[in-house]
Formats: sequence, structure tokens, C-alpha cells
Amino acid sequence: MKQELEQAVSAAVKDLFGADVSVELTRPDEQFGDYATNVALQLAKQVGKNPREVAEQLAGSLREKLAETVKSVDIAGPGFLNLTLTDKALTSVLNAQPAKPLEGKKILVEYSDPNPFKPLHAGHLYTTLVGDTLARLIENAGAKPVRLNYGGDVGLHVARCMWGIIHDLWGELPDKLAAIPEADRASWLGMCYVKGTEAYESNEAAKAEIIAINKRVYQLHAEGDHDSPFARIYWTCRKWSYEYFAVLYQQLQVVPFDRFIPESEVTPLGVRTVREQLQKGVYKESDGAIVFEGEPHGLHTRVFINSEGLPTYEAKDVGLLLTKWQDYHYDKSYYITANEQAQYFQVMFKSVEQFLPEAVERAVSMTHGVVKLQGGVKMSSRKGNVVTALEILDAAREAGKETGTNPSEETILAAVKYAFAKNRIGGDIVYDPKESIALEGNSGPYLQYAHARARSILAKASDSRHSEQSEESTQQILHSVQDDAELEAEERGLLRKITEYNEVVERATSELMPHHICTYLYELAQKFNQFYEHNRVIGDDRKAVRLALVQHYADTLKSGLELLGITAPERM
RNA sequence: GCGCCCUUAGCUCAGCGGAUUAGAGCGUCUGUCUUCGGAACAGAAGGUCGUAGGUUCGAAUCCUGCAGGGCGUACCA
Repeated sequence: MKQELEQAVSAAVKDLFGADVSVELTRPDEQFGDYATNVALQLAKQVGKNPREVAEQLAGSLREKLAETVKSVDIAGPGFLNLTLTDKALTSVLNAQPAKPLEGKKILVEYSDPNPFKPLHAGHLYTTLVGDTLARLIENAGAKPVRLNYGGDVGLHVARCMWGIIHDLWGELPDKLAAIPEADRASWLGMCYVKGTEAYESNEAAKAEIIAINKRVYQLHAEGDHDSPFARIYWTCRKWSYEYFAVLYQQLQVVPFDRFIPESEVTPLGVRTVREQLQKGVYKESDGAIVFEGEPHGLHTRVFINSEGLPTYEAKDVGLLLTKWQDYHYDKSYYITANEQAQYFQVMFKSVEQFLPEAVERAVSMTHGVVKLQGGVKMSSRKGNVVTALEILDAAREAGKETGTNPSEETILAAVKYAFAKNRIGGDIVYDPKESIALEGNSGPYLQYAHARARSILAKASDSRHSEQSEESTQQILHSVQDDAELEAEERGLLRKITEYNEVVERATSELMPHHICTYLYELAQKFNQFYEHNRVIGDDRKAVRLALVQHYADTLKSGLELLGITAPERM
């Protein structure tokens, strides 16, 4: 409907003024109409006329051309055109199929990216949810996204943890690992990591040992060593890490990843490529390291291979980018990480652009903010108040218990996911467990309830007269609004809001900003509650229309929640 | 120092070129209703959109300076 109207307006503009303008219809305040456009203001200058005059002419033409679907065309303010659809036309929007702009596209989405041998903190939970939602949006738009999860199983952080492990075991004694209870594995690894990190920073001898361990880990991969005591420790603990990640993903109920790419898998290709491109002058030697000089491009210089001859994150990421390109030849490849890596990606991309521009052109780094606690305190591992990913879920459960309503696990998840989804991606977010689980306000549980409430009406209605098919619903509304029979104000208000759904999803998808969906769903629920407060459904003369409206409302809310990875239970 | 990002009601956030009323939620205050699930509805108070300029018919939205905050800035990821 929106597109048809835009075309009609743009055709009218062409007829009257011979001008080409991109017409964009917006949703104005309900009191003004269903759609609005400012083309007259844009045109005024081009045509050399006063905007109101332009608007008058356009309005006249549109009233004639769109008599079928538009009830009124009004001119407001300096020259805005407000279009109000007939109830029948507005109802027909319910039949519109959502656009599939990404049909047939191959899109990679890399997110979550936890490092084996390191704990999962609150930021991992956030980045996992952001990625999961974006991938859902992309899938909803018709593409088949490839969900990738990349993680550092080689590198200095691994060496620090390995150092801690070996010290805690009093030697390279893999058999002693069996003594660690399964439930304690993750926290034990976390403890070893902290130990190793502290030693690295404060103890020169330990630092040298850790650097040596770092080399041995790379070597172990190069040789395919699975049998030496050192290797047995490494592989066992790496496996434990992946098992620990799986627990989080399982609890979060995110869509499973298509592929886990450990850094060790792409490291050789990255190193080889950087060395090759060193010969071609893309990378340069400097102080024994291999770097990319970013300054000529307005960026900064970064080390890709350090003076020990070992690859840094940079070289590995070059290997990852090439691996993605070779394996998928993607149309688009998204990297979802925290803001602190934003400029890093620019440098890494710029370097690869020098020899593989087509792969970089289609790669996009999207970054999000940091998770903070109430009061805006940043979570810091240095200060020891690091909050782990699983602790966020526990905090929500705890807050749920305190409400006395004992929310289900399904509602706990809704609370957490919605709290993280409702803010625009990019800024830091403050997580407040109490607010997220709150029974009132803009929260996940509120929306689940708003859905369950509507379903219970539908269930009650179908008790009294068998099944209520959703296909019939549109017909029911259509039928009752034919022959100029009109909808009542609150019915129409709810219907209007429901018809915005596809437009909101399209916007959220094109901008990759799922929070628009949250804002919309909350408004939708409010519209429903307004309607519901003043209008009886069952037992009223207008039962058929109203039941159909409730049906569409519930279905719309459910679809929206699903895009956010939130379930919509029938009852709570 | 340089680069990137941020600054909207007491708090948490939408809005990101348009409609002289800048929107929500929470919190505060006040009403409605013996409810097809009240986890509701109606209303009030609360903001010179960090600051100073500029562009524009029109700026919270674009540009520039300044202040405050965050992140990055060579061998971490």
C-alpha cells in the first residue's frame, strides 16, 4: 500500500510539474492521517511556486486518482499532504505480504566470538543476542544467513591460561584434569586465566615462560600434536571451553551457529598472506615486526606479525576474511563486535583492500556498546566485579523471584532479551534486572502478557463457536467495512497500528536496527489495551470485526517478538 | 597530542531535516473501574534537546568551534 501510494504521488508530481522527486511517505500522528509527505515543500523551490500552491494542485490530482483508496487528502502547515485511507483500503493492508529484499543473497553474520580459555562475560551475552537478532532479521528478509562464530584458541591469552593451568596442576600432568568436577571446569579455567594474567603483568620470569608457552601452542597446531602431555592439556581444556559456551547458547535459546571457526584454523592462511603481501609492499617491516601503516589512509599503524614471528589478532583476521571469501563468496559479511574494535577493523580492512578489494567492499563492521550496571558503572575484570554472562541470567531470575510472581524461564529470557534489544545498537547499555523483569512498563514480560491476554479472548471465543481461522479474519473485517460501513475510532486506531508492522520491520532490517521493532511492539500493545479497555469483544454486536482485530493483533505481536528471539506464550 | 563515538525530563531511553504541544517507560502526584486475565485505562507535574555559532523556508536532527565523558592510538583481543 505504501509503495503504491508513493508511486501514485510521484506520478502525479511528474504529470503536474514534470519533475522527478523521490517520494517518501511517513506515518504522521494519527490525528493527521495515515500517511504524510513533504514533496510539496521539496518541489516548491524547483518549480518556483509557493509550497501551499504546489500542495493544492497535488491534492486535487490525488483526490481524483486515488478516489478508490483514499478518503481524504489534506494540506497542513507549510504544505504537508496528509492522506487518510478509506477503512476498506486500510484493512486491505492486512493482506500485504512482507517484502523480501534480501531474497537469494548470501549473507555472513559473525558474532558472539568468545575466546576459549577465557570466561564469558556480560558483553558476550549482549553481543550474542545482537547477532542472533540481526541474523533473524536478515533471514526474515529472505536471505539465508550463515551464522559464524570465531574464537581465539591460539594467542597470548591462551598462553596465560595454560601457564595458570600448568601451575595449578603442578606440572604438565594431563591426567590430573580428571580430578576437576565437571561443574567446576569453567570457573577453574577462569581462575587459571586470572592467575596467568597476573603473573604475566607482575613477574618477569613468568612472562618469559608465557611467551614460550605461546610459541608452543602455535607449534602444537602446526605439528598436529594431540599426544604430548602439553597438547593433551590444551585440547582437553579447549573442549571444556566449547562445552561451556554451548551451555550459554542453550540457555539463551539462540539459533544454532552454522560454523565455529577457531583462530588456529585460519592462522596459517593469514600468516602466509601477510608474508606474501609483505613482498608486494602492502605490509612493511618495522622493528622486527610486520605492520600495516595506516597513516596514509588517515588511520593508525598496527602490528600483524610480531617481532617473535607470531601472528597477532590482525594477521589471523586477515586469514579469517580470506577464508570467508573463499568458502562463501558472500554478498555481504557482517562482523559484530564491541565499539572498542571499530577503528581496529578499519585498519585491518584497509590493508586487505590493497589486494582483495572485492571482499572488503562487501564486509561491514558493526559495533555495539558495553554493558554497564545500574548507576552506569562499567564492568571491569581489573576491579574484580566482572559479571559473567550466566550471572546476568541469574540476576534476572533473582529479580523475578522478588516480584513474587515466580516468572517462568520463558519469561526470564524474554526479560533479558528485550532489555538488551530495546536500545539502539551502538551506545552503551545499562542493564537493570528489576526493570527488565518488571511487570509494568516497556518490558519483555509486559509484551508476553499483552499477547497472552489477547489469546485468552480468542480461546474463549472459540469455545463458544468452534474454530476461528485467521484466514477468515481479514475477510470478516473486510466484509463489515464494505459499503462504507465504518470502523469505530478505537478499532481503526488498533487496525492502523497493526498495518504499520511490515513497514517497521522493513526499516529495522534495512538499518539493521532491531530496537525499532521493540518501540513499535510496545506502542502496538498500548493501542490494544486502549481498545480493550473500552470495547467489549465477546457478546458485542461488533464481535466478528473485533475478534478479527484481536486475532491480527496477537499474530502481529507474536511475529514481532519472534524476530527478537522472544517467545509468545498462549498463557502465563 | 591525534583519531573515532557519545551528551534529549530525577533515572533509563526513543526520535536523527519538517507540522510553535520534543515523545515513552520508571519514579512522583491525581482520578476511573466489583475487570472478555487490573501485569489496565484516563490525567498532572517534570526538558531553553551539553554550549556558542553557521547552513536552510524549517535544525534535537546537517556543518564548525568549545566544554564534559567513553574508546582507540605497534607487537592484547
